[in-house]
Amino acid sequence: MANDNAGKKVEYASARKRRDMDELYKIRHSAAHVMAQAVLELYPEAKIAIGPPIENGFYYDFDLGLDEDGSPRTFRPEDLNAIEKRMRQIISGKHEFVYRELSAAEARQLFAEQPYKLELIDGLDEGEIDEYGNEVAEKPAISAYKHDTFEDLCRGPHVEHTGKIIADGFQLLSVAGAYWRGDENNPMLQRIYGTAWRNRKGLKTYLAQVAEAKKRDHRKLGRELEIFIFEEEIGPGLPLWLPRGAIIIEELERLAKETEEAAGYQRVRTPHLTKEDLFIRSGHLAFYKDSMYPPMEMEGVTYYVKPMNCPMHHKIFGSKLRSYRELPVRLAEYGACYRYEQSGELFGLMRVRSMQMNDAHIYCTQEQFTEEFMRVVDLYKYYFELFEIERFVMRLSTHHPKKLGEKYIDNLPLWQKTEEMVRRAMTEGNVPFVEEPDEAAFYGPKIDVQIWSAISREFTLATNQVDFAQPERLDLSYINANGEKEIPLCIHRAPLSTHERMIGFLIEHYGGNFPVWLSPEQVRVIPVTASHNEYALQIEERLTDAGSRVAADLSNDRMNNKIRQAQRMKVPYMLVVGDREVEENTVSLRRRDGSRQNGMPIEGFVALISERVANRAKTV
RNA sequence: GCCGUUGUAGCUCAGUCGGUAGAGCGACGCUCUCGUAAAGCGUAGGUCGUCGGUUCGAGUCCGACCAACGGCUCCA
Repeated sequence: MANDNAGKKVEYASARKRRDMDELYKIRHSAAHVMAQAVLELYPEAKIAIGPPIENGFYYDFDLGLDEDGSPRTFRPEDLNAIEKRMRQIISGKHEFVYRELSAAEARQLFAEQPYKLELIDGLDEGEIDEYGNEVAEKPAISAYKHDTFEDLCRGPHVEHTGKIIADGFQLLSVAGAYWRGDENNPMLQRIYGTAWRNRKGLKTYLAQVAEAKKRDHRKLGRELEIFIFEEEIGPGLPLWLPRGAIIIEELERLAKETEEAAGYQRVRTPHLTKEDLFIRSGHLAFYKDSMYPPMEMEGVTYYVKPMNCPMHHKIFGSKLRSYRELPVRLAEYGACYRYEQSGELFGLMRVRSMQMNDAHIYCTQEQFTEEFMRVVDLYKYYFELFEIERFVMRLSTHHPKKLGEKYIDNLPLWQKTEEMVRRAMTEGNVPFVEEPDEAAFYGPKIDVQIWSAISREFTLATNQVDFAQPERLDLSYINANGEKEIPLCIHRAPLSTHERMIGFLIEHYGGNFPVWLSPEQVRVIPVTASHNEYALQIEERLTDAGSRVAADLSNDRMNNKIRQAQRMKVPYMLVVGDREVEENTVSLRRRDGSRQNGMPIEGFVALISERVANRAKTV
């Protein structure tokens, strides 16, 4: 339900940075060391990389060397059993964790056989990078922890001895490939994930939570509730929206149009294809080519399917001479975009190749920027309150000084200036946010709204971006009060994300129990026996006239089964009609939550549902 | 794209040692006319992801490819 996450502390990107003395942190960190020892014993030729605690558990990365046939050796899922068994033995030995500090030379000698550790020692010695590969300001001490036969480069902290790791409170979960230091140009290591808790109950609870979360996975619910499907012959990442999904889309668009109209936006429409020249000029091709569908050529002209709508909106802004008096100009569109995401990146509706974006571009003066930017943030807040989204983090995504000209437009002063503008706007508006370098768009900093899927994967739901680059590249200008040409600032924003990601998120957020206004089917009329079919049809007709999405179930199932089917489709209102209702001209209302109201006059129900829908009520 | 796993009816799954497929739900038909989460009986539905190989014979063994899933990388 919507409130499942209420009160849950949002721990944003903190696991790898947190250095508190939390007991669970120490248990998980220590479990990683024990796992590394077990792996080294079972695979003596293995090279160890890093093994940090993470949310809910820990992992350790290994390089198992090459097989007889020269291919990299990998773990099999069944190998985990043997590793786990050995870990339990080590745990029962209650080996003490012993700390010591080392000079760089001593460390290099200690880990002479471990090339990844040597690389880490170099980083520590040069004083820029800690053992997890993160940049740190001051030169850290080089230290190691030893338990039993295993000593690891580590700054701790750890539990006192291995017995503090509870033998039936941890479990190895999965094997995965992971690039050394997270760089896809580096060799791929074998990562083992595990989970660890204070006791058996903690582990059980966690595993139960994971199983529960899977039930609300949008990929599962999306098919069960007939919202969308993927079809092999259509292609990966290209969802087909079923009739019920299309209804949700249309309700979201109606919401967007209402709020955007009230906020002074104008709607535009743009084509899905554009000549190459536009994307060269906008800068997209240089920075974005890898995730664009390949070009197509007709009569000597090269076209691209658009990965975003910006340049087209810019062209609309630039289609006539603009006065400062008409600024800000706000152009909105649910734009269909196509991005060639790498095959392994696709994930249900959350990461697709065709998407419909709640897009808009706001062209304004520098003086107008703060107000416009914060009006967009207010729009987010309005939507998030409407959907009761409480677990999210606003992230100020900034540039990376070393990647200017590569991943980002090469203009440091403008980066600094616009980032400060956003920072100040957010601070003055009293909106809490975290700052994350190297997450900006190529053309400017942005505020991303981060959310988590049912299986805890993090996504950017909505985004609010500053663009200091494209307006100039596309020669956008307006005439200021002194009669001079000036370049406007541009704000890109997508508070309702894309339909794909938004609906994927909402399916999980509501667990399929959409509020009435979003429910694809709002009412199901259930006759007690076939002799009440005619009355059921009358009810259906009355509600259709009133604008409700209603269906009468005239199948020859028994009433109980009809209720069951309606419950499974999570229809908010069931109207049971039998002899009593026919006689009294009423309905028996059963809500999705099981609550009942017998003998409700039809017009009473029409009034009830109309009110719920008109107010986009949060409860049924 | 990379590492690993998986792929059998619309859905969820079974299928032993290689001998040409099976259940439940769903769909359809008939019977029952029933009061708030599963009535009974019957029928239809499958190139076993695709292509190739081994074999007298492949859902089962081998190879390549495709797709999904768990991660890495990446992202609205």
